[in-house]
Amino acid sequence: MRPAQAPSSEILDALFSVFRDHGFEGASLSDLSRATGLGRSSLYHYFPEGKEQMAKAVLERARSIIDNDVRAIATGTGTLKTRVRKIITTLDQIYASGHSGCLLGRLATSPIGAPARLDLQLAFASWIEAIETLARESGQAASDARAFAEDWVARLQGALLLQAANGDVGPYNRAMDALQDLARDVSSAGKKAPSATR
Amino acid sequence: MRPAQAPSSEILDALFSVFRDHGFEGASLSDLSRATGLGRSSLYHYFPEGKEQMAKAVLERARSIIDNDVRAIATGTGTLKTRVRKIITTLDQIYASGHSGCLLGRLATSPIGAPARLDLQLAFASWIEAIETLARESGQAASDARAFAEDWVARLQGALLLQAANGDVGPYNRAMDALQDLARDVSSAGKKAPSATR
DNA sequence: ATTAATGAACCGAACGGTCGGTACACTAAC
DNA sequence: GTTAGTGTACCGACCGTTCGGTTCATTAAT
Repeated sequence: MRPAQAPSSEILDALFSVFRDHGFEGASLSDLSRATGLGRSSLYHYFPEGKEQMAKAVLERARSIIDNDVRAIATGTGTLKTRVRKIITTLDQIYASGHSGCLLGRLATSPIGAPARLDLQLAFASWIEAIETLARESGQAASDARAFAEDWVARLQGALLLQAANGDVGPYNRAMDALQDLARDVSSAGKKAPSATR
Repeated sequence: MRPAQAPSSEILDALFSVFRDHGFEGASLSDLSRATGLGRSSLYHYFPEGKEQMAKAVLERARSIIDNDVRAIATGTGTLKTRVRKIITTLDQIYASGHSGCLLGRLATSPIGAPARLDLQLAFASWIEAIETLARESGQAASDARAFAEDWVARLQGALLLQAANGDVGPYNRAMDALQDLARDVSSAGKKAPSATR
């Protein structure tokens, strides 16, 4: 089973959407074939190990998105406020302002196989580290920043889940506000003052 | 299709576990049959409309658990502290201290059919209202309490999801701590002071 | 320059197996 | 003797996967 040729970006995007919207078990080969425009057997040309390998490829993509569009920005140049805003914009795009699901969350509880699971964990880890960086810069102590990051990622995942359940994007918007608040000002956290911007 | 006899509590428990652990699409009739000890035909005796009806029954059960063991306690007698602690104990049992998944979260994104989906939404609503009650009693303003409740439920769901992804129960424990903090003292929220109890 | 050989890309058809669901005869209890 | 409950056998559809084969551009040999 040699690696075969790398599938195109369009193919990966199509697979990504199907897995995100239908989950691992809910995504049938017919769905994946239809979405990519490739015949069943063509899919097996690019992914000889089948569905699990497709999930892995899609999770690798998710991981690289987080690395490049979240983590890299978090640790990059510019003011804290600018970087936070940029990340929020990116997330708003990815999650359609809270109306779309998250691939990672959707696959987290699925039998995707060990290799794919590792990518899932790495993606979450990279994400958490990105937020942790921002929290540290906002003045939080090391252990606090770590906890904040984990809790915030959890909160976002839960917010997307709740949106899927009842259509309410309130929790999603407030999670984004909470991220924005990291850049409010470094020393003192404003007490109340509900979000006016955004 | 007359109602038939109501399925026993044990049967519902078995179905509950399978759906919670494998999701809707991941739970096959063979799985459900094996777990309940009932043959396919017996399952269809109790649930003539099939799998979706099983999911609905299990969600009704989840809803009644939330109504009776969370919401009723939240609005019941006793000090705020006592009630919060009791609810945390119950949740710790249900979620095996954060090591088990949540049925609601697992089914939230599945094609379970409209009737079952309604029960899912009602269960979440009841849960949120329970937490909202506690938040109100802790001194939060009405709209703040509502937002707190939604955000907290989202946070818990995300914490369970993250645990499923990487095995870390940190977010779950901190979510419980945050709930506990509602009963710290009614007027002023302690500034730092990481959780020593629990 | 022509031809042969290669291999990536792709496909429809079909594999064995499992899916959710049904038919029906039977048992046991009232 | 009605009826709740069950076991067995079975259904068509679809599952993930594999097979046999075609197209076509590139490379190598003549």
